Amino acid sequence: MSTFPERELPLSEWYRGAARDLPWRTSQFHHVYGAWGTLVSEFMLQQTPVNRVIPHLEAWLARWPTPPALAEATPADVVQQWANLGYPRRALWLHRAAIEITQRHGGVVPRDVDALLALSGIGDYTARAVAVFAYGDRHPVVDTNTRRVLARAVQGLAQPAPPSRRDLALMESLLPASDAESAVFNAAAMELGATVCTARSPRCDICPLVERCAWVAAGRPDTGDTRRRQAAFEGSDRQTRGAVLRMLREAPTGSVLLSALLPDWPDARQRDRAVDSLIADGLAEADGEMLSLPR
DNA sequence: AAATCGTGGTG
DNA sequence: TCACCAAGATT
Repeated sequence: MSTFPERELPLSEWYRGAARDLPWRTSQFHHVYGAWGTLVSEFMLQQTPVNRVIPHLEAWLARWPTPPALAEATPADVVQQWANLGYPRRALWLHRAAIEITQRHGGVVPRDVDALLALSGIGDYTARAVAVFAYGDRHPVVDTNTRRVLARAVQGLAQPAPPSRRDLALMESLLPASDAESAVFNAAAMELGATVCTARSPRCDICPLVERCAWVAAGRPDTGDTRRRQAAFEGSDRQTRGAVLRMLREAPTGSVLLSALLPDWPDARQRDRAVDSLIADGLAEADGEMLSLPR
């Protein structure tokens, strides 16, 4: 694998002219959202597209502007406010993280990556995203976009390998020396992957890296794709859980008679399994004949 | 460590 | 149309 010094990557310069005007960006380096806003946004952005997150993020922060504020909410409120963002366990984890921040860190989002990693729902990506985008520290921030950019530009692959800790080391080796420049570089790699070096139809015609891209240099070969494919959604337990939780969210009282829960669902056993797993995850609660959002 | 976990937009 | 994809984390 060839080294790929950042000073030869016109990525940060491109970013300054091409970055989308996302709400947390004008703020990112101007302390409007603060670390809490960054943390909430990163939770929501885990597997949910940017455009769907934006309105929910602003509503969430208006309701719970600080970690201690969220820590006092009930899980039911949190799941309700999460609405249709998907993967609602993230809402519970964010809630738990707010409690942990309140208890362990005096209500202030920690800056240290290890402290961030110790919080519920925070992994390699989110911990570093907060440390870098909220606090301006120098760490490699690697998401699915960055992985794809590195796979193509550096490794000459059409698609990235499955996520690995090695990705962090590679990105680290590419970071500019200064904190501020490395933060921009991290954001720029993500932005390029999101808007130019996209998964399906990369716009190499407008890419600032074309002249140095290993994949383009090799003639954009099909190098295969070893990424794990998503399981089918139609007919899945995930679909069933989603339908059950949606009923709870949309019920005025936040609870529904178990007997009235998806009575015509094609697979009754699957429906019951979904209810049980939602309860096991803390996303629902059974009281008597009712299924409710969690207290 | 491979499987699991929502929802909706799109090429 | 429909399979793919999305600022991942957990177990």
